[in-house]
Amino acid sequence: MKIGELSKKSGLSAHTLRFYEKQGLIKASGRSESNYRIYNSDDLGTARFVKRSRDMGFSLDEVETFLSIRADKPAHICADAKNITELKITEVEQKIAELQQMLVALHKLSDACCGGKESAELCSIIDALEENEGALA
Amino acid sequence: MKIGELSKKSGLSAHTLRFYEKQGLIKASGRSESNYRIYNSDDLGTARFVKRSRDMGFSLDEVETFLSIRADKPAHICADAKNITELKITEVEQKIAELQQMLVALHKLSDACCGGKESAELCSIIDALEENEGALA
DNA sequence: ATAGAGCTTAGAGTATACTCTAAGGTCAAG
DNA sequence: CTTGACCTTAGAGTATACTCTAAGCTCTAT
Repeated sequence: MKIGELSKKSGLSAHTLRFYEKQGLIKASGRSESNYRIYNSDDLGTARFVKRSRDMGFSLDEVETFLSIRADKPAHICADAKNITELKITEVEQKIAELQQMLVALHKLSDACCGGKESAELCSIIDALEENEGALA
Repeated sequence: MKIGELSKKSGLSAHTLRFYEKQGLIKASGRSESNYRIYNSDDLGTARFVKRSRDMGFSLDEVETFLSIRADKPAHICADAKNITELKITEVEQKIAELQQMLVALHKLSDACCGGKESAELCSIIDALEENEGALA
């Protein structure tokens, strides 16, 4: 199959597939006489594997590591894959915690403001951003 | 005060202050004979305002809008500031929801894997990324 | 045969927000 | 008078992950 078909079947755009090839993630198993990339069902498997990994939140670097484990499983151990996953979990948890803190601060900002058509001269959002600390504490 | 002092007092690096100037956010109120940027206490206020806004999660574009409200409060209404804040809240909430979904999926991945020194030939993480759907459902 | 869809490449552009570099001028202290 | 800290600029580099462009070749259907 050519890149368009792989694109449809994998959910990755042709552009992205070529980009991934440049990054060393997915290589076409062959080329046609006219130099078109030709993919087989293994390639489709790889493309889907990459897509799913990306959707789970893994970076291209991490996906690359998964691919190398997948390409030679006997040479790797479960801990290799689990470590990446746990690191990612920690990372995502941290990000969530950060965002939740932001959210608290944002709600304080928002709740203090009338949000009406009044002139912003006394706007408590601008005020709160002005103060050093604790304007809304 | 020169850029180094403003940097210390605002918590923004001199590089960042120059960058913000290029972006039109913070302008030095004057220049010395030797062409050094000279800042006054108003400038410090602005720098801190920007820093605090960034820390709350607002983008430079949003900060720019806040600055324009702040610069001419009578010309703006509270709703101007509140809208930005509520949009940001929605955005952050959405991002958190996304990350939480990721987290659920990641935990499923991780929990299914022994994480031991066993060869990855049967690694359930790699397996799950391989399958189309529901390997861990 | 010809239109239109699909393929090729290298390389540039997008988005966000810095961060750093090189080459050089300025200033206060010893 | 020199050393070192600090300042200047334009422009390039970093990070992530695409996304698109231009110019041109190929394939399929009518």
